[in-house]
Amino acid sequence: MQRALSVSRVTGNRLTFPDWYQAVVREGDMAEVSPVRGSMIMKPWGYGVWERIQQTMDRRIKEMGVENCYFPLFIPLSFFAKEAEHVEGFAKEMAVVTHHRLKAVDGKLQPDPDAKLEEPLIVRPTSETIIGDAFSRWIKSHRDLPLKINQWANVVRWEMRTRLFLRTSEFLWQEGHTAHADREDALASTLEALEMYRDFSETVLAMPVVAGEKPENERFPGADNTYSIEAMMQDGKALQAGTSHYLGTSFARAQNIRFQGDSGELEYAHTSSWGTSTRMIGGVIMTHGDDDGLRLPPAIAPRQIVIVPMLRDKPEDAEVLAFGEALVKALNGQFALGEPIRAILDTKAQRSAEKRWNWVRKGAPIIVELGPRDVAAGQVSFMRRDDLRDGDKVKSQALSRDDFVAQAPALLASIQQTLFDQAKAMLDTNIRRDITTFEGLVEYFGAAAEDDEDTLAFKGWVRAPWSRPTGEALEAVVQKLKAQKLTLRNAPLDQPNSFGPCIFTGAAGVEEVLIGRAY
RNA sequence: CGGAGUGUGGCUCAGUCUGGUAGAGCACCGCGUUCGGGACGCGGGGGUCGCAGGUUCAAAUCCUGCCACUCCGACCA
Repeated sequence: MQRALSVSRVTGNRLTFPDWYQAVVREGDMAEVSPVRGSMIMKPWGYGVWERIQQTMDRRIKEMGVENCYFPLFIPLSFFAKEAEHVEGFAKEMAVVTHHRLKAVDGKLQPDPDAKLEEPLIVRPTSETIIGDAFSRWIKSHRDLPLKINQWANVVRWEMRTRLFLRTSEFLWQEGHTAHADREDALASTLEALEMYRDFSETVLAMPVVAGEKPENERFPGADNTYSIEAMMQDGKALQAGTSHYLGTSFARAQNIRFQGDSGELEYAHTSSWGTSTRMIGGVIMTHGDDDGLRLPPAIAPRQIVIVPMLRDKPEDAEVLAFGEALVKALNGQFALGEPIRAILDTKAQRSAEKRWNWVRKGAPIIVELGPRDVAAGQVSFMRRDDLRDGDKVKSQALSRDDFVAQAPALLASIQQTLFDQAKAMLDTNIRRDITTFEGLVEYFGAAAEDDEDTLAFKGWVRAPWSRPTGEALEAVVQKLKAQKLTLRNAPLDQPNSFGPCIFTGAAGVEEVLIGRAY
């Protein structure tokens, strides 16, 4: 898929989707690659988005009765060995600490052989094991359950290939971990987290998703059930934007998380875990971005209203600035989307036109141009980033100052809604439900071998019934799909009452599953 | 780790075949004119050409080795 991108005036021409993505991240001042392999530097604007995500989601996590805490970055190697599937799933991407001191040899620093750790430490790829260890001490009685905790942390997974925000060796996330007396309660908690993610994604990120259960081959290592929310990017590929796992009693058994029930019997706890990461920011970029750069939903925009003063080194500049400062103050005293408005007067010593386009590229929801004429008329001229798309002709609106201040909350809410509606329309119209055979699927997506990754045409997803095979039968399906660069995304929670034949085997269908290309 | 490609100023690239004083556009700095939809003129700063060897009077350019990055594959929030 190709896009034009005016954020890159330098090359100023057609870009492939991956190049477009990189350009938007760079021109939007979100992040840059760091000197550390596969790790990124999040710049203030990008980290500001993460802070907004954190603050907003943290409230929702707490509303679920979950408390925050913090566990160590390092996990003893032996903790992983306790859960066989889990260690197998992560073994290939673990960063390992083996020494605790450096020594200069021939002027070169290297690990001191005398300072080798008795037991290597793993830089956490996820914290089930060390949190489970704590749970085994914290949980003695059914009265200790349910236990629900969350932590905001960084984790490391030594990925072979990385992309800013979407897949980095180190990333920021939240991981929720819960323990329950029985399956029913744990599963309910798993699904509650999933629903929180769905709602968060749609209402805060304005990113529509399909919530569903992952097929067996896509499960989290060690999990009984894995659920996900899947978002559709503008190239039609799926992005797994959050996952929630019902872990059964396997982690409890591996780590001896047991409690005494009211009958006095010792029972294993049922646990769950769920997480979302900085990947969501990549999803926002690829959901809302356009040829002029980012478009941030007001709920997560670090600055929602940016006022660019038109200054000309003349006496009236002072009036413009004074008007602008008063405007910012009035706006910031109001609430939009449940929080104080975040407005700023951009007084950076830079040409106005330059400033304005920088904010367009950064995706600021409302950009106000404030000049002497506005001051004289007591009005505010502004443009909405959701109106200004793909190098469209400029759409500028004007309101009286008081009306603008009064309507600012509604304007921001409206932009939030518009971004969601646009993305929702895109998602809904690009899930094909009329393809019923594997041959049809191959024909629709086209022979993968012929396509270069960068030029894959936009195809979206296919939703079709299947018989939910397991084991080797499932593996056969997965391999067939893989040859077409296709994957099973999830089986949406929202299912019809009856099903046609399985798209893969022709056997009786038992549920519908989403199929598509994925990140 | 397999396949392909690329390393030249902050960004995008030319120059390498055919060795001879390191370039362009954008960005950046200064001055002036501008400024309400991506300004213009003049002047300027910034690069040991990925690293290490070798060949040569002379290496961005040729040879050898290494490293990094990008894309594809395997892996993946």
